[in-house]
Amino acid sequence: MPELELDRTDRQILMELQRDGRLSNQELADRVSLSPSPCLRRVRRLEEQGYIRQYVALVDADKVGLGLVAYVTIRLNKHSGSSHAPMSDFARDVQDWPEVAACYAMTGEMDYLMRIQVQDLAHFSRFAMDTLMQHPAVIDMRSSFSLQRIKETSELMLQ
Amino acid sequence: MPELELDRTDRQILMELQRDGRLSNQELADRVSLSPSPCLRRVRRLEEQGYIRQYVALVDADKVGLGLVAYVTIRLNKHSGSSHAPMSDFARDVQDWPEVAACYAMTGEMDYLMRIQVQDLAHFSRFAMDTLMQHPAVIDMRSSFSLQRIKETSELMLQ
DNA sequence: CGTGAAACATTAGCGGC
DNA sequence: GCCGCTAATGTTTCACG
Repeated sequence: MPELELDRTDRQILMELQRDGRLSNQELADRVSLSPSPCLRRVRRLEEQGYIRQYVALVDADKVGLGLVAYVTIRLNKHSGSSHAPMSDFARDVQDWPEVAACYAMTGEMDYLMRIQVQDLAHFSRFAMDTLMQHPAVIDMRSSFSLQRIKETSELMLQ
Repeated sequence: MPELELDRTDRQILMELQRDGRLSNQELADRVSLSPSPCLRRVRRLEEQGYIRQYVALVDADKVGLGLVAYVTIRLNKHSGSSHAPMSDFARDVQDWPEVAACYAMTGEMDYLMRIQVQDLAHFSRFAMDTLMQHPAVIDMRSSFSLQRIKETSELMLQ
């Protein structure tokens, strides 16, 4: 598994697949000026080496009734009485909550920043009160809500 | 264009394609217990009606050297001297900055929350100083940086 | 890296429930 | 209406030059 650097063509392939993950290998080969077989070999290498993490369909949140996006910051009880670290407890539990679309440990006063995606304020409220605030590690929480989505892209800036 | 509700099968299709956007129609049909043709018809309908917004490949940010995620909140000069609204000026300009992976108008003291994805602090600094702070609508800005990615998914909770 | 051929997938038309 | 069969067309994939 040689962890080679990406050349211009590899970057082009990533750019195209970022825009359309269902491009056929033939069409992709055309766009990057290669014939299908070397193109496919490169794509497989990019998948195997982890440059391409996953292919996904992006579902419209509003259309399926998940129109409320909230950003929540929380502060954790750093050394609670228990014997294990609350940071990793919380990080583990977050994985099982489907409302949490993203969670990062952050610099600054708050420990974690989360993006929560739910149906409406009633659902948010239930999640915040019954799940987040009930978690033993959480000592403070602040929420703010998205009024408008200005931009949202999974495309990375490749060169 | 009948904007019909989704039945159980449609939701299953969305769930499968959220997890793997490159599923073949045959495999998808198997998983949702349908034969290929009605399955494809449903997928096309979901695409046309906008339930599926896009198919994408998710590229690993660390691997391509974009390891720094910053969250930036900004406050805008609400009624500057000029004749047009600074909110929409800023919203328009954000579209052209490839560093900005997401931007939402938010409730609370800050007007916008942005996720910025760049190579390192030096690049962030240049973007913040030369682009963001130079924008005529921006009057205040606060940044914090991701120390660790705990969770990040594009999958929506489809019951 | 490209060619070509086998294996496989997509998709339109048609009949049946 | 929505399903599933069939058959033609298009695509992927791999051994080999």
